[in-house]
Amino acid sequence: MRYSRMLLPTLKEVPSDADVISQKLMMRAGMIRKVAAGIYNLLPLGLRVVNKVEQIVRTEMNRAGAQEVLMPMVVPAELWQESHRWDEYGKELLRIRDRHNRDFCLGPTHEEVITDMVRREVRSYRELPLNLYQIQTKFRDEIRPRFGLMRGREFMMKDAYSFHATDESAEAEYRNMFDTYTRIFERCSLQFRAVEADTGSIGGRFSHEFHVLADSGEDAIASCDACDYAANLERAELKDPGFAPAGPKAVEKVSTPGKKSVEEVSAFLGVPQSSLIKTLIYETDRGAVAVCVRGDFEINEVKLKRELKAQFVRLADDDAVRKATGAPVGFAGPVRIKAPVYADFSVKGIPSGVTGANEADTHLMNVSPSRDFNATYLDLRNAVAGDECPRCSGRLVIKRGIEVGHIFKLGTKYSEAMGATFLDPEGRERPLIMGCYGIGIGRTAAASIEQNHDEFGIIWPSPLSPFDCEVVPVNVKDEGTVKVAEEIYSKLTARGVDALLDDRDERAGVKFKDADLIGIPVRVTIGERNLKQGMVEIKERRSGEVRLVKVEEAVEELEKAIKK
RNA sequence: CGGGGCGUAGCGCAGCCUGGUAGCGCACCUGCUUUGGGAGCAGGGUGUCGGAGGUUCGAAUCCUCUCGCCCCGACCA
Repeated sequence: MRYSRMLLPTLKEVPSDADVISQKLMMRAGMIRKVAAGIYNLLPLGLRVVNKVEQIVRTEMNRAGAQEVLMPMVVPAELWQESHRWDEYGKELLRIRDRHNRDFCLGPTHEEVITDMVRREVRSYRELPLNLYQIQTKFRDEIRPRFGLMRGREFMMKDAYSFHATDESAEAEYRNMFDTYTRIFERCSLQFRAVEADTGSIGGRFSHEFHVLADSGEDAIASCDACDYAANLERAELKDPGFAPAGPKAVEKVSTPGKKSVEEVSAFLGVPQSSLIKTLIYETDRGAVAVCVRGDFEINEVKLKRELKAQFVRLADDDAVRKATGAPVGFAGPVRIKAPVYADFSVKGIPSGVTGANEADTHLMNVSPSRDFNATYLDLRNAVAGDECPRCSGRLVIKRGIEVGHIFKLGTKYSEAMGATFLDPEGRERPLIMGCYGIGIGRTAAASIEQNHDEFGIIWPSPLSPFDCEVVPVNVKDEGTVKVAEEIYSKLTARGVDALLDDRDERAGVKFKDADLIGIPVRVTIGERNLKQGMVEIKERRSGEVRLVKVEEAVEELEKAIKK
């Protein structure tokens, strides 16, 4: 490709609405342009990268035995009504009407469509298992799209769905996909971690997320420094440390006028925050409950909801708190409270704590969980760095991650709702057992930039690079330079190397800056100065390493550098 | 949904408070010089000041409505 003919509008200045590195660099490198909130044009350079990711995903999926299909982006409401998600999914589902006033939606995911496809075609266990995938544009009307391709409303996704006659088969495919995803992200040269995840509203019993580690990630991940345990912070399990022995002193009421927050009470009474028993009132579909946690920890509402088997949990408002505790907000405690008490394991470790007295402006001191109140103890808090690993004796570290892949075991949620059944060997009709497996294509490309850049621009790992090599003639007005550059370029092209020839009539500095910005891993510079010695210069983007090679050996040397 | 902010040339922004010829830098076009890390000089403005309505002799500027975008939070997964 000749630069002079390519739509590759690089920017010196950063557009004001970009706020993560990958978005800034994708804009500056002329890869993407915004069309509307969370909706982007992919320019030629951007599409090349997305195509690279796509191709890696496609070949690995095919190798894993999955088959590619393509489903419509516009989906009739009936299918979503059958699964009940038309009502459950919320505003992220963009609903549209056709000219006959019939309801449709833009597919944010395709469980319904694929289940419909398979129930029409599959009758017998002999046709199973089946893994079908597509690489397609999705639309989710996100509340707050941001970070460029990382959280767009319209985005490219690979979504795969598998169908099985038995649990064992479904689990084997889950492992197959786990391994496939590992290969895919390894091939993309990403630093990533597979983590245990919450299954969310899609349902199912277990799932893993694949996270690219990056400070700009939207998710917090807890991982063990000793074993390979890793989990989304929402889910990271914590051990039960057992009760600390009760302190010697008896419970004592103290006046704490106006001191409501953990900080205030801790400062007022001169006790560490870790000695406080923080008590929050939650409303659930099964009534108000009191939830306790050590003062310096946070309650994890995902865990709470799961442990209580509740449909919803939400922090109670002032009135509800008053009703549950008999006191204004800020003075709730587990001792003699009307609501059922659920306490995090961390509370057990407090020998002699401070907590609200369920009375205005009053707290209790010397409260011992083992002695002074009854509670149901559960794992209810967010893990913090330094917590003990639930699987070994290692310590947890908290990192940030970008979720690029997610695998679920779905079970029969959709097949039952939609009547997708098969006949087993005994001739019984049974619902198909399903799995689903997604990869964010654009997000993977963006995540790669988050991990591979420097102050000058992008540094593509070669598997994702839009070109294998960039050929830079320093001065296109010099005939000798142009002749050698053209020769190298056409030889590379003939050998199947995807090269970009910067044949623009620009100053050297401009070309170098652009080359660094768009980040092709290998660059060859042809200039009059070195040409006099019969040499050209090869530069590696990542290391910055520069070396001179003979013109005749340039193509061979470049191929070596590219393969490395 | 709550709070805050922004909308002026392709991009980044000033001008608005205190109404009176629409500006700066970059980009772009022309010419000359320059030519290995975002060149210099000279010339050129490419604009529905987001849109609509209002106040006024006169509105980018003041008022009302509206659309779009961004940030923080909540929500959702």
